[in-house]
Amino acid sequence: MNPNRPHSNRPVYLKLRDQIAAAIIDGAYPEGAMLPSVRALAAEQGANPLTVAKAYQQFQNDGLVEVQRGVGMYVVKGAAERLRAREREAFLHEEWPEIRSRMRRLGLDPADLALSS
Amino acid sequence: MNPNRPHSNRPVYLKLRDQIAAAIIDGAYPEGAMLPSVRALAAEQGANPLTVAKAYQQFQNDGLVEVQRGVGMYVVKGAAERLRAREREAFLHEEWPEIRSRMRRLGLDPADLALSS
DNA sequence: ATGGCTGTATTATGGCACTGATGCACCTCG
DNA sequence: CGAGGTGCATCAGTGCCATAATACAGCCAT
Repeated sequence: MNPNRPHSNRPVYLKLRDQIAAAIIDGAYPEGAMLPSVRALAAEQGANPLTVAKAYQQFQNDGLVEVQRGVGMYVVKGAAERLRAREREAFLHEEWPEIRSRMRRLGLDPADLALSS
Repeated sequence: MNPNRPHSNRPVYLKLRDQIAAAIIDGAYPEGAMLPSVRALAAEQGANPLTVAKAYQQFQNDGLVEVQRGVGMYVVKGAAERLRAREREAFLHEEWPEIRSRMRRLGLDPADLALSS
């Protein structure tokens, strides 16, 4: 069962979005650096340029990335920390409660699993 | 940002499926009891009968629910525990690793959040 | 037997998200 | 200026989701 939770069946542009967000937070794309071009990342990931563009889109809207038309997209100063803070808020308020109750229902305790990995 | 994680934008039949699964595990639909009829649940949830049927479908396939045609659908004996076990496995192997690394990236520790709620 | 309740099959339709192909506007560098 | 790199807009195609309207098949109490 369970053709359920967001795994591989998740939209490509969202997977890319998460992947990029992680890269920014981890510093793989340092502040001030230029992100891979739409076409380059598309080729590397085997995706369509538009799909990549759609993933990038959300970062521009949030002002985490600056677009220099005809040049490229650059990571804004302070983007990593802002992004981390925002994602943390979102996680705590929207994801964690559901996960928590779900674990409770399944008879699992976060404290126990904290050790693994 | 984040029109992301599976919340309200999730397909209706999957939300129903989760809701029913939770009810079975929690014993709201005890073993041997009859589930709400397709039409009844549809009316109550403001959904289409076929959508409810689609949600029920998966439980039959897994043998968690027994259909008595013309009568109704009944929760099979041992369904709650089987369902819990199955979901727990799925959660631990497919969801938790991602959640764990995600929390690590955001600087969160499961042990700390275990207390809340 | 009949009415009323079950689940199920069929077909059609509208909407929406995702993906894709092409071409255009813009910038930089030689 | 021209070549090659950017991002971006437009149009089209595809598939899933949800709904709807019927109709059918089975069971049961009256």
